[in-house]
Amino acid sequence: MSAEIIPIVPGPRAALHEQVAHRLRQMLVEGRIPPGAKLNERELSIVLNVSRTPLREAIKMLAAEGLVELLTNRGAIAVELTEADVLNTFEVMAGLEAQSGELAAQRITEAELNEIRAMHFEMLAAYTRRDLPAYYRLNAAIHNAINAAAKNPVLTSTYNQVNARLQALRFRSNQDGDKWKNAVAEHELMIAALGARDAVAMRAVLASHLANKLDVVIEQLRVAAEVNRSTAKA
Amino acid sequence: MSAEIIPIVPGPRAALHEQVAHRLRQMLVEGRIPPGAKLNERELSIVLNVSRTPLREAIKMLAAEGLVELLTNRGAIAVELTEADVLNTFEVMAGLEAQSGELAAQRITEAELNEIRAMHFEMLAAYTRRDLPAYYRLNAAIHNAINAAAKNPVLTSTYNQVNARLQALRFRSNQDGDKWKNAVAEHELMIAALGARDAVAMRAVLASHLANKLDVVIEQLRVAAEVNRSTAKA
DNA sequence: ACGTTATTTTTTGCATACAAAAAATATTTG
DNA sequence: CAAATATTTTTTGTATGCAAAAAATAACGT
Repeated sequence: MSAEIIPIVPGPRAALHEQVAHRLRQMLVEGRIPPGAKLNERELSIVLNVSRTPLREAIKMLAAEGLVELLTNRGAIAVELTEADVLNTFEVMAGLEAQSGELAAQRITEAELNEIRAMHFEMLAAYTRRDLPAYYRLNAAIHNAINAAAKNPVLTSTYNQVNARLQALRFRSNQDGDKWKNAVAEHELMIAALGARDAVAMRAVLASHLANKLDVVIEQLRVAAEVNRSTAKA
Repeated sequence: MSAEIIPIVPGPRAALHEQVAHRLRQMLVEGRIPPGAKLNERELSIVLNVSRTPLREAIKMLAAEGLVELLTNRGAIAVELTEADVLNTFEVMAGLEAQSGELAAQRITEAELNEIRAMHFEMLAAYTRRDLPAYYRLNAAIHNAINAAAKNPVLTSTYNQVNARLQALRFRSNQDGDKWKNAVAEHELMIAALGARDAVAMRAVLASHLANKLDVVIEQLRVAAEVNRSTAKA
């Protein structure tokens, strides 16, 4: 067991198509490539500094993930969700979150629960300061922690994949004071249900939590549609 | 509205990478490419009669769908599910099926319900004849019909994607008489719940239905593992 | 001027070519 | 002969080139 030279880069760095997929995913989720926008291969290959081959492979992956749509001889566009799509996606998300919560209530360890409690307090701090970015970050972290506590990687990845399509919407959504307060209250209930290991309650809380999130997003969607219409007129 | 020349091929036929993805998906699901097997690009490109470019694009899609695993500088292999993977996947499937059933009970039309009833009788015929292939076909058709009745395309595609990973297993699984009888009985309950528009009952029936299917598959997996061990010895 | 058709340009889709990594094989060395 | 190393072969990963389709532009006719 003598001193061995451990390379700084342990695993072989990701292949180009993986890197490109990652960056594109980011751009799509953050809305830097807006819904409906065309993904021009030549252009993107210049921006990302790769040839079209790995770029196209990455685009195919994103298509399978449902983040872009392939158009047969017309390349790919960023998915544009109709209101019906959003509704359906949220319905699925609600089911996945509810199951995630149900399982988490059955399987969470005391350590995991405590960490969630800690993050919840941090989230309260962010809420008190009206620090929306921090709030969102902590909110996502808590939901990820619940997912992890459910101890089902298939559920987690399914959840993440479906969720990714909604990220672009949520990124812009700004909840008003009442909804925000409500969301915080629901988080309290979640922690209580987790602490009591009450799977049924947990399922119920998460289902209604998602329903409320849906309200916020749909409202935002309608506002956005309105803005689009008025700018189109001008 | 004069007589117009309608081309025999209406839509532009699918791109090569789509066709290849479709064929590979089939080969994986049917076990013609067995779990763990390497997907040799040169070889496959000859078999499928395409260049490596669209083939690789197809493989990337299948990777995003979870049917193959990418290995960084080592190509792709057909996914090989551990017993834990199968368990986790079934857990997710159960949740998705339960939700699908719940929604179907709320949204199914009389016509859809009748068609399911008809297929159920056909399935009983197949069961009576011990015609396993026909039984499987009808079983899948019924589940697809329930999914369609739920009227949520996002749920359907999510379900199908997760399900695809299990198809390779089920393809070989042979249920014994008791389990089979049980499955048929559960189908009766499903139709009753659907007829009564009882979402809660429907959720419960599908959850237990999936749990039983899991039993069959896990058993099969263990038998297969046993066979593998004994052939390895020889 | 407007709509239609022709022409050019751009873009996508596929095949091929080349480089780097991995695997297989041969060779060397103890 | 076995283990380690060197060499060859194969395979993957990326870039480039070319053909077909789509989009953009120009020319034309009414």
